[in-house]
Amino acid sequence: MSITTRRARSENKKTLLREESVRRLTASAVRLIVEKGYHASTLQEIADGAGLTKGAIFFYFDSKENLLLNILDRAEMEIVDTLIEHLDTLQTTAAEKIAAFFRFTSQQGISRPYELLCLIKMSIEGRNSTELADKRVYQIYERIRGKLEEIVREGKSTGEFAPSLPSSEFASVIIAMHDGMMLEWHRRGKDIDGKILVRTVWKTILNGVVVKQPTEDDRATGRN
Amino acid sequence: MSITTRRARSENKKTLLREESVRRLTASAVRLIVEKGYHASTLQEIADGAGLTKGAIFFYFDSKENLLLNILDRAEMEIVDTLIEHLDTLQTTAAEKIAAFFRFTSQQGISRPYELLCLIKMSIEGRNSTELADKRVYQIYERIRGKLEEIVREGKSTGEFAPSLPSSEFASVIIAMHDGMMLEWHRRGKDIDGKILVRTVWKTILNGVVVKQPTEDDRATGRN
Amino acid sequence: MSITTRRARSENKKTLLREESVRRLTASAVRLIVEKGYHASTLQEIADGAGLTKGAIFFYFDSKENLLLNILDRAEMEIVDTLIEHLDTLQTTAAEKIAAFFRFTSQQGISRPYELLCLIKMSIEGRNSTELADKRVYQIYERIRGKLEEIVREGKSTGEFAPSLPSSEFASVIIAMHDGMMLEWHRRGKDIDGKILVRTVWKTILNGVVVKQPTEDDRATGRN
Amino acid sequence: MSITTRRARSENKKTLLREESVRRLTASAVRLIVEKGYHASTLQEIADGAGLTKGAIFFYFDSKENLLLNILDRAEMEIVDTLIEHLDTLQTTAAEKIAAFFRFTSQQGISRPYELLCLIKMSIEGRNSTELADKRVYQIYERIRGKLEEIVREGKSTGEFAPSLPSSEFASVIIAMHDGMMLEWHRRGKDIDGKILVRTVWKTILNGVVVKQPTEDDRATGRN
DNA sequence: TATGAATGAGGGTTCATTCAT
DNA sequence: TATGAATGAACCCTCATTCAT
Repeated sequence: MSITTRRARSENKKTLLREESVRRLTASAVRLIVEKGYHASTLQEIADGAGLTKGAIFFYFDSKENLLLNILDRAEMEIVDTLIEHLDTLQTTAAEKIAAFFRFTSQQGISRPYELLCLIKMSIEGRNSTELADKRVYQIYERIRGKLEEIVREGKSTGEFAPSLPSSEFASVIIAMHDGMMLEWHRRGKDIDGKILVRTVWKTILNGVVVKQPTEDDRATGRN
Repeated sequence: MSITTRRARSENKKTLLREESVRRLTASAVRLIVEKGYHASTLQEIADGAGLTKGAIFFYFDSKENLLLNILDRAEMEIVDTLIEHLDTLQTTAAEKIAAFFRFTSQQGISRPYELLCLIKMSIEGRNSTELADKRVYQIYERIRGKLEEIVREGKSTGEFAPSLPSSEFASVIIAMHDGMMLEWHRRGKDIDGKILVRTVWKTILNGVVVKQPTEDDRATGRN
Repeated sequence: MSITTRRARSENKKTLLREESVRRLTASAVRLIVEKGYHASTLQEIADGAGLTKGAIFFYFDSKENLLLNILDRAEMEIVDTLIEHLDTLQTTAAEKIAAFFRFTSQQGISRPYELLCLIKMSIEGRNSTELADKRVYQIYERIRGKLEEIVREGKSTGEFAPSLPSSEFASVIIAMHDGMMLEWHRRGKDIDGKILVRTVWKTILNGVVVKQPTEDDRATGRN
Repeated sequence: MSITTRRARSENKKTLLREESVRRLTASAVRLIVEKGYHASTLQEIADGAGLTKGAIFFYFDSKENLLLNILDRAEMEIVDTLIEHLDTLQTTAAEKIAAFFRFTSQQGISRPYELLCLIKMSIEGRNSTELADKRVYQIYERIRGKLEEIVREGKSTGEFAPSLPSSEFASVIIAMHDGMMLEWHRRGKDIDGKILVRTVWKTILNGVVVKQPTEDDRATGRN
């Protein structure tokens, strides 16, 4: 084996190590932020949770805020980007897209339970401060809101939703319901069945709770 | 003027002073907790906001946590107690009660915008810790959840809601929607019209968003 | 009854009240200083112990240090003055005077257990600071030391004590033994019999602990 | 030089640094506790005295009380353990052991003047509180008392001491005399010759102060 | 005569951050 | 690549002190 190969392999090993450390630190931070909030989570705890030291955080992220920004960037890429791409590929009704929105994030909520909650929690904790992270969170929410508004307008134009439905407010309602649901889910922990909760939420959004004479559609598909 | 009268008047003055100080301190604390969260709000800021000094906080509340507990107690009394009493006096359908729930809290959200948000924010920030305040918040949420569950069961028994509607989960959905709405409202600030938001929320809950062949009821009452 | 008499009686009543309050405050302070030391005793605790408020302390004593000075003055008057007067009236041997010193203070230790200990504790806690109270304590100790040195010199001049006995150091030894005894007594609390302890101390000082061929004196008086 | 060696040397350097800092902090704390007592000594002063910052104290000791516990542990090891071992190796009379006790601690009082005084002062300041440190001090005193009682009983069994000598009380007398002596020494500072004081103390304990017809022993050895 | 409200200086403690190694 | 030692600003809290009543 040549020296270069050995060095290359060594470099590769280092990169892997590096990535592993970054991964563990962010994972630990995300978990703690979800559990106790950003301000209440200390770097010591984050480092402990990652099996590293405080110094390592500064080595990789330079500051606590930067670690947070990093997490937000990652969350935007892995959740929001994917979500929007997913919604864009769908060729269905607006109502179906909204259901898809819930389906998607609740799947995220199962596969990566913390990233999403972290985003939501950060949007609540940091309100009204001028920090970089808050602006970042604000931008992310604007993107989601924009997409939902687009879907709502689409639904109104196809006659699916009532023309009187206020688009901006209804986009907010969807976000409100979604975030509220995730928080309540987290609040109740194991007291509640997540799947039933999610289904109840988006069925409520679509059809409401008051019993109605079933429409022809409902009768045909056997929907509740 | 007799000594007793003079003393009584003096005592009264002191009581007023005391109440005014307590009121200003809690108001300042509530405002800051809503803006930046409990952990991020310092006693210095709270005292400054009340036009008093840190020492005054300890004179009245003994500790930061105790100040919080005091706020929670007050919030429970002024919001939750009143809400539940209000709902109990209503002689209407379950659906109407749920609408009343939203109407009530959104009125609260206007008249005392911070108490309610403070409660919601605390329910999010403090998750998973064993502090007294967290237990307190948990209890308060249990009360509201219990009341809503009762209403849902009532609605099912009168045939208003579908029998298949899961009571516990649906109570959570209402809370989720409510809290989510309040948070989104707060998040968007003046970008959004609160009244329209609230109306959109509870109409969505009751009837859903999908346009349906209007039922006879709807036609008669002119409901959307 | 004439008005003057009534006023006089009222004045008298006030004076009594005043004295009672002062008495209770100093008593409470002395007790606490003995229990936990001067620095660790807060005015709040002192006031509580007296059934009054912090304000009362300032009303009567102007400051915490002044309260202490007051206590020291009282202690000097009631204990040291009396002690020295008592020793001066005695027409006995020097050895007997030393025994009388122990007898006297241990009686004080029973009748007013705290004043004496307070003095001793203050002499230990405050070393090397420039506060007024420390100087005061120093003066008091100098008086006692001076008196004891006088007695020792007296004993040497009458041939009672060995001429080689260093007067100053031996005065210190007596004080050391005395203070050490009081502290050990306090340290052990009810574990030990005070009377036996005191007797053991001064008998040790006078005759030592090693068994000796009894002298004619001893044989006659049956000492040790 | 291999990497391991370099690392080892670096580790060693760190260990030295650590020990030096710990040593300086404890030394500073001990000095201050002796001078002004535990409660009156602030962490700022302690840190200043060690040429470090308050933060360093928490880095090494976690809390003020823990720093004190650390000091007590060290004092027990270096003074009490050594003392008891020393006494155990002696093959002499009980009287001689008591003299050895004084000789030992007064040597300690010269070589490490503060540790011993710190122990004594702490035994006085903390009385009657339930803190950990107080219990610790109590335990240490019990050990010394136990050892002394053992020696006294030994002396009585060999006929060296009078059978009537109360063992427990006499152990306390020795401690009283010892502690009182150390305190008086510290109280008087440079006004007094320490060596003469110590000699006067233990000679007084052994033989008392009253002049006696010299025994045959005394005549032979030339003892005072 | 004495209190209760309030202060402010300073106490112990926490925590993000720095830096030599 | 990562640590351990150390810092300093700011935190919650304590406590002697002031003052109107």
